[in-house]
Amino acid sequence: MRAAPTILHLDMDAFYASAEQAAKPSLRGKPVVVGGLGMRGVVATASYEARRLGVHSAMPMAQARRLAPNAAYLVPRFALYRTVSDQVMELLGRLSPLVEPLSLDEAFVDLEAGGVADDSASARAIGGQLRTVIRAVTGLSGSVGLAGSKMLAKIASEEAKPDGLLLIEPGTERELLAPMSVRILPGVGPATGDHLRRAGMTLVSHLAEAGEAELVRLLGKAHGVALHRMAQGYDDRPVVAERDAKSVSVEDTFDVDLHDRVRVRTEVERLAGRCVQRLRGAGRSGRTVVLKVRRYDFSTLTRSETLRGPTDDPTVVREAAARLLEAVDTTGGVRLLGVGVTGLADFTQEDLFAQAADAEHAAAEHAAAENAAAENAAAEHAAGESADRAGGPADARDGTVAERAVAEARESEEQLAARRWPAGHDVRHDVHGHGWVQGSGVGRVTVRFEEPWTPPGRVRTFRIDDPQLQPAEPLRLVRDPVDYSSWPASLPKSLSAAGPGEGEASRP
DNA sequence: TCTGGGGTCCTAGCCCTG
DNA sequence: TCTGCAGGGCTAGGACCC
Repeated sequence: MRAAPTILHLDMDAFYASAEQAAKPSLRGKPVVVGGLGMRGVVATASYEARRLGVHSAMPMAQARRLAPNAAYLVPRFALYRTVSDQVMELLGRLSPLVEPLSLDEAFVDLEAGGVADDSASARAIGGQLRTVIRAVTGLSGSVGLAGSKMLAKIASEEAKPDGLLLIEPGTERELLAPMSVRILPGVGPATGDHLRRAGMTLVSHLAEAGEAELVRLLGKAHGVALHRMAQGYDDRPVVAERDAKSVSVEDTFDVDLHDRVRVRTEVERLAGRCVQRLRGAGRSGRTVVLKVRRYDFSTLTRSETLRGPTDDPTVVREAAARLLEAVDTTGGVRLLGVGVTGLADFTQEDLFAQAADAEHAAAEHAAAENAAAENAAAEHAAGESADRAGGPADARDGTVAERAVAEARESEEQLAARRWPAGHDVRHDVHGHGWVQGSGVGRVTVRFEEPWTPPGRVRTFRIDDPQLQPAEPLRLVRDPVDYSSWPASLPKSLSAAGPGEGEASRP
């Protein structure tokens, strides 16, 4: 723990939803929910207006729609969020060489390492300026926590939300933490929280009093020791600028459980291909291939195989994943499949021949099982027991063949519309200009024509194949960004009048 | 009610090797 | 040569985070 509160934690407020509201004037002040819109989607972010109706992150989308039927439901636009995130991270990089991004919307900054703050007053000043500059550059608000450690800086920004700044003065940590719920501490989630509650510990003070030995007995060595230290306010984890990825994975949840073994295998191979693409994109290779299967009852299992050396060969990964699948019972249905690679390296196995020989050997061992599985799948297919369709996730188990065909045709038309015109994405019309997709289906797409700096715009509906309508790149959220090239040495003139924002406080 | 996607870290059991 | 043991790699699962 350092003497001065010079670790800064920045957390953008309801980031995805706020970016959408900034981009779409008609949504400002209204409940907005961003997340997967499929049958099994969950909420990624809800605007504060939606949160007041009970919607929160990780909530099933179906539940959110019941709670907030009139909210705007949008699919995430990561390209936009990444652009804004890059702008924010660039600003943080001006404060210090030690910036540790945690996600697109969160980061730690070591202000002392950057020489921009060495005590409470200077830290508070730079934190306030940062919020002002972020708003001027991105149009969005962020909350800032300042403290002598990462844990406390994060707790401070959480307490400061939304759109605030909180500084925790050194020496006050223990009293501050004591009455808080154990869930405030990093690493205490639902399971650990429950575990502690059953042992009579619900507050941070209870953990501090329990002693290290008791926490180690309850939670194991690493977790117990770490939690006991954090409960007393100790956290000496440094801000780390560069972190090497340790694994790369892709996974898909299907709208309807897969029963067809052949389809399951096809999906595993497709995922393996996507995984290798990502791996290669990062210029890495990996040695251990991991298959993840979530079954119809939500039980999840993983199977892994370690190769002789790291690879980025799609065939090798695909074959390893397929071998792993053979050892998994998928009767009953599969709702999620995933393929990952761990044990990453910056080079690939030279001895590809040896690896291929290994794969061959393993393949031979599994041959009997594989044949049996293929035969079963073929029989299942032939009997028409499965209605899984290779082209899409939807399913139709009821009704006659004709009814199913009609339903499938209608579904595919709507899926096509939703794929081409995802809700919330930008479009450009030859006559009406820039807008965004408000909804699509039954051969039509509804567009609202507005830009981040215009008043709320009008809504028009088009055929989904209207040649005058084209997908478009997201617009910047701020029309005339201020010139902040001199910051943090000096604050741009247009911003200096703003001074410290509202909601800036310190504890105690 | 019905639970995403992409990660990290920890623990524990098993097996092999020295 | 056999046995016991410790350590390390591999595997699987759980919990957590955003």
